[in-house]
Amino acid sequence: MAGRPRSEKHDQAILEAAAELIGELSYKAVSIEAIAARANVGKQTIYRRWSDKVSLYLALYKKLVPAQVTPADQGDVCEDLRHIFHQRFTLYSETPAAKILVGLISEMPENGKVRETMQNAFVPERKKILIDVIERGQARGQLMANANPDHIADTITALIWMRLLNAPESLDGAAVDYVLDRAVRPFLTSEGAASVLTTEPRLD
Amino acid sequence: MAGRPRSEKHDQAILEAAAELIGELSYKAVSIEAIAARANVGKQTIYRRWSDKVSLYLALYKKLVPAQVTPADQGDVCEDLRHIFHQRFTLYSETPAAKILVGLISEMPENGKVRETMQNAFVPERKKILIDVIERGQARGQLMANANPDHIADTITALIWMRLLNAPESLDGAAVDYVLDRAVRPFLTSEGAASVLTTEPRLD
DNA sequence: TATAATACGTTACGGTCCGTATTGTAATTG
DNA sequence: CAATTACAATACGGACCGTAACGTATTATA
Repeated sequence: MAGRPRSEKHDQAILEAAAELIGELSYKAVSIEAIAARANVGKQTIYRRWSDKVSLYLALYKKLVPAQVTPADQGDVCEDLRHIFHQRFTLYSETPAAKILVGLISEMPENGKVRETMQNAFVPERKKILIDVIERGQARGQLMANANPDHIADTITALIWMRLLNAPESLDGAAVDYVLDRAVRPFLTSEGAASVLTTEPRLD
Repeated sequence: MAGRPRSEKHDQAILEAAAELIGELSYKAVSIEAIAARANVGKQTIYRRWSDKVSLYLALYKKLVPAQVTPADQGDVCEDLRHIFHQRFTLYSETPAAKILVGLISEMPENGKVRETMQNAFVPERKKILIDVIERGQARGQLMANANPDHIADTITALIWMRLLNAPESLDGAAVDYVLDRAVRPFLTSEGAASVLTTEPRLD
């Protein structure tokens, strides 16, 4: 059966307006009505595509931040992890992705659908990437044999979320060190630690 | 200078109504108007005491969960930490404190006042308790000498917040093991690990 | 080419909640 | 008694929500 097809121009216009607005305001302060106005679109045109604000921004996040990172295998765990973090944090500074992620996180307690998406898809997808890198480092002998890659990945994620909640802008270079210091460095073997000279000589 | 004094009965009635309502609904779903109705009080009587919903629930949280825990010094780091967690998590199951904390956390990105309170008072106060216990364990030789108590405390906090966001009800006995496994156990010396037989014999 | 189906903008709607203001009354101090 | 503050009740303007109604556009199919 037929009917007028949905305009892809409108999809883009809506997502662009949403990206603009969350760049200017906070997640909570952005309203569907404001997005519609900015996109020169009726509210129905938005509601026809997404059930609510969360769904819209979930879609926008996926568009802005692909789950996959370009594989990093530089022969060093820390450098590989740094590479991943740098890749993500760069997107967070160039796009409103961090603000969106914070908004999604803050809606988890209220919205079962978001919570399930985060628990069942979002987090596991990204966790797997970390685990792979960590296991590779362990196989290389850079990480202690009795370290648990799954646990380390949990810790990394938790620390990053903590920083996101404290300030979306806080995910910079210092944050990389902050996370690695707490979640990874304790498990480095002397062999693994040898190559981390970038941050090793700090006196603290 | 005089005037009719504020009724303490009303303070209690409001806080009780707020506690009841967040027990029944989610943080976001509770409105000032609903609290006023439940407490048989005018809205102004609430706004006269607290500037907004966050301030009210921040006060309620402080009332429900005292920052201090009864000091635990049982000669074992893990048992001391278990004692602290058990104390808090019990309050979380007997009162709506967990739901409130989740609400406060989810408002951090939107509300600078809450963010500052959490960063400058709430978290540091509780972190200090953890650090003290961890340092004591380290002095006893139960934790590795090169472990960083400050970092471990950060990790513990982050892991607990992560679980809170995923489900306020998730802070049970299993959560204690979850946190200790990731944040503390890796740093136990053979001496410190000896006494953790409660969870040691698990096959995993 | 007609018809049915869907998209769209506009406008309007009922609803919830916000934070404030108003009014009349109650309680307290000096 | 006068001045001052607390309180309940009620009303208000404003922001958004999510939906519905209307008229118009765009498409596939018969």
